[in-house]
Amino acid sequence: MNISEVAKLSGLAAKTIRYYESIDLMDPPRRGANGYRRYHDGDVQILCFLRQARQFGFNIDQCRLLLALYKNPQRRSTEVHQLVSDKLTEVDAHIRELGATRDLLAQLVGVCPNNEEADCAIIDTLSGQSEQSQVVKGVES
Amino acid sequence: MNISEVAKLSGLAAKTIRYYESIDLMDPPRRGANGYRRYHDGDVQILCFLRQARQFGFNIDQCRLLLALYKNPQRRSTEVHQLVSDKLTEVDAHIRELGATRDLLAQLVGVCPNNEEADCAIIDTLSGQSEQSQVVKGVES
DNA sequence: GCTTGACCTTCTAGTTACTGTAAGGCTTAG
DNA sequence: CTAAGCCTTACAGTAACTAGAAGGTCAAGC
Repeated sequence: MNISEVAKLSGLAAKTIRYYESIDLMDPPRRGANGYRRYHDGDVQILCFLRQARQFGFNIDQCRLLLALYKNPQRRSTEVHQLVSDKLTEVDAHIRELGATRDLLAQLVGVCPNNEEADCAIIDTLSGQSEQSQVVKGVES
Repeated sequence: MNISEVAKLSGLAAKTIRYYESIDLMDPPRRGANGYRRYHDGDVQILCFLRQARQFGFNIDQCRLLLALYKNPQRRSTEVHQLVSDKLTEVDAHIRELGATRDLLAQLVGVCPNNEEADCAIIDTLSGQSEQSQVVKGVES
């Protein structure tokens, strides 16, 4: 299997697969007489695993750990559980942060007159000129 | 005012301020006889504005636009409103994506036996070996 | 045999928004 | 005079790719 085929099957770009090889996330495959990389079904499995893990928000180093567990028949499932629940905590925190940002943005949208005039409470808020602003402090009325 | 003072007042790192100058986000300040940058209150205003905008999730180019509007007394508030409501839409989309990821992670955490055995449904799911998995497809029961 | 297009290869550089580090000059207190 | 604590520039590194250049290989069609 050449790289474009394994790319199609795994859902990753060929460039990404070469990149994963270059950072030792993936073992380098054998090469054909022409120098082309030759992949097998097991490689597709691993690349799918990596794609999924990345989609779940694991970074490359975390993928490295997950992959080691994946390959290790002596793993303990608690180790996997730990990695995933840590990630869950992390994503939860991120969502909360973004939620707070979203609420503030929504308030900004609400206070802008949205007309042809220059006067704009958003600008005032961002410049910190209305430090006591109900919007920023969330002290609505 | 030297850079460390304006940094303290604006809440940005001195490095960041120099960086903003280097990418023409900020006008270069006058220099003292010793070559040091000298800032004024207006610079603090602008840097606060930028810090706030960045915290709201605007990227550098969007900050450029916002800053231009901030500086322009002939601006129309609709322009500001547009930028902010676009950002709101963007953040909302991001939150929805993360929420989906969070739910999937939570399901993964739920299916892992979390013990000393190697058997782990998380690994199976990530490797795509349980393609019909209720977890992945979200077909709960 | 030749061309064309789709593959494949390596290498370098660009992306975002900084941050770290090095190497050196300025300022001020002791 | 020296030491700490500022300031300067310039270069490199971060994460995870992505784009592009320059060139080799392969299969099909004429």
